[in-house]
Amino acid sequence: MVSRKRTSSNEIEDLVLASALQILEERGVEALTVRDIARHAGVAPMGIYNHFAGKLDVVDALVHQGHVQFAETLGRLVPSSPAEHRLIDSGLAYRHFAHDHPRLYQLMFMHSIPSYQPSVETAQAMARSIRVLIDDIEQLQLAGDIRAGDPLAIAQEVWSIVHGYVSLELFTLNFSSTPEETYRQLLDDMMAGLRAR
Amino acid sequence: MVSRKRTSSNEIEDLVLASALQILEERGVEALTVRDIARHAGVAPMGIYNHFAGKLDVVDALVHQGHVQFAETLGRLVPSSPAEHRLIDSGLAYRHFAHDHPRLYQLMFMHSIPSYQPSVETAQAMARSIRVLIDDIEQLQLAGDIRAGDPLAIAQEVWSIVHGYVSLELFTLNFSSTPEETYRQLLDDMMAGLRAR
DNA sequence: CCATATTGTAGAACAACGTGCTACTCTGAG
DNA sequence: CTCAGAGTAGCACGTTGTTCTACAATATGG
Repeated sequence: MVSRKRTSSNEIEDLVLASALQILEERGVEALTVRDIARHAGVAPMGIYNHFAGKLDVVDALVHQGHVQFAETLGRLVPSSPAEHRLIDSGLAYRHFAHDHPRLYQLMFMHSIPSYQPSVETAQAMARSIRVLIDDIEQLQLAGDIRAGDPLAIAQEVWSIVHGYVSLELFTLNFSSTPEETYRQLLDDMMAGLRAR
Repeated sequence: MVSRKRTSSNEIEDLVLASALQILEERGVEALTVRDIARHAGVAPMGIYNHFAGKLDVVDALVHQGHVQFAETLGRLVPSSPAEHRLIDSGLAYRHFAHDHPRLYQLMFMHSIPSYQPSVETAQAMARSIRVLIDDIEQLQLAGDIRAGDPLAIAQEVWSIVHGYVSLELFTLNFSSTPEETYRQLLDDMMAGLRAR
């Protein structure tokens, strides 16, 4: 058997990512330092540089992982949901993901580390989530449930609405006393606005 | 005449804020360092600490200034606009402000310095902008142009929609080839969804 | 007009950060 | 047992926010 990749390498990468994710979720972006990630993973700081190009590369791996998980979450509910409820259900799942992983959401969608720009592969992972949304919209248009128009543009509208609500609610200001119901109302108003007319 | 406040103090504060704003707009949040602000203002680094509690206090003053300017921008167009177009016009003005001052917008609404939390006065300045929006919504409800419901909740919906679009467009992803028109379409769909029904 | 208190400055210093270098240690394959 | 390669510790550098100290300028009271 020829020399195969040492398993310990992958293990260390997974360990570093798991540690970084835990620190991020528990103590926020500002606590996400190379030294702390290394300490938490039981690894020397230089060990991180043996497996990642730098801190932003670790962040990118985290975000990439997040997008894969996010696309999976959205994709999972599609088959089980009738077409006309699909956008609503996706919207609810979107908010649910953000509430489950607020700091990761912040990293994925809110540019919260200004010096970080997603890599090409990470951008593609994000694009896959959007693809699911666009497919839903095209189906709804065929069924006559929502108005005609460029599905991409409508997808951008829909994403704007859910992202706007969720990011304001989590990080900026939430002055609704019943945020859950206001969100459902927002989704209903969105569907009413997109209805064929 | 009793001893009055030395003018030079206020001048230095204004100078520091103007320098910070310029650095922010030209080179982004990550370039906003105490040393650079001081150098740009022709002041010793310690001079900044003589007038502000720290870097985050400078940021807070910047954000406060931004909210005042923002509320003024929104408030200015209200009288000149017929009630039924007011939300649309406010939405357009909102996007216009964000495009004119994208990095300031980022600071004001996107939590882009995680360790920064707005002071009470700054939060109040933001609340004044929202007040304008709520007033518009109440007027539209009285006129029967939009559906009934808690004006605060509807304001949160409206703000979510415009903020979501603008922040995605500027900082995350914009896959519409005609962003301006897609935004107008979004505002139209929003009004359609809020119509009394 | 001078003495004094205030307000500025320069410059060093500290801790924490991302990152890189160097020298040591472990370990597993032959 | 040997030894190359991967991992380690630890120091180092430059930058950050912040603070301290010592000094200069300047406005105000007598």
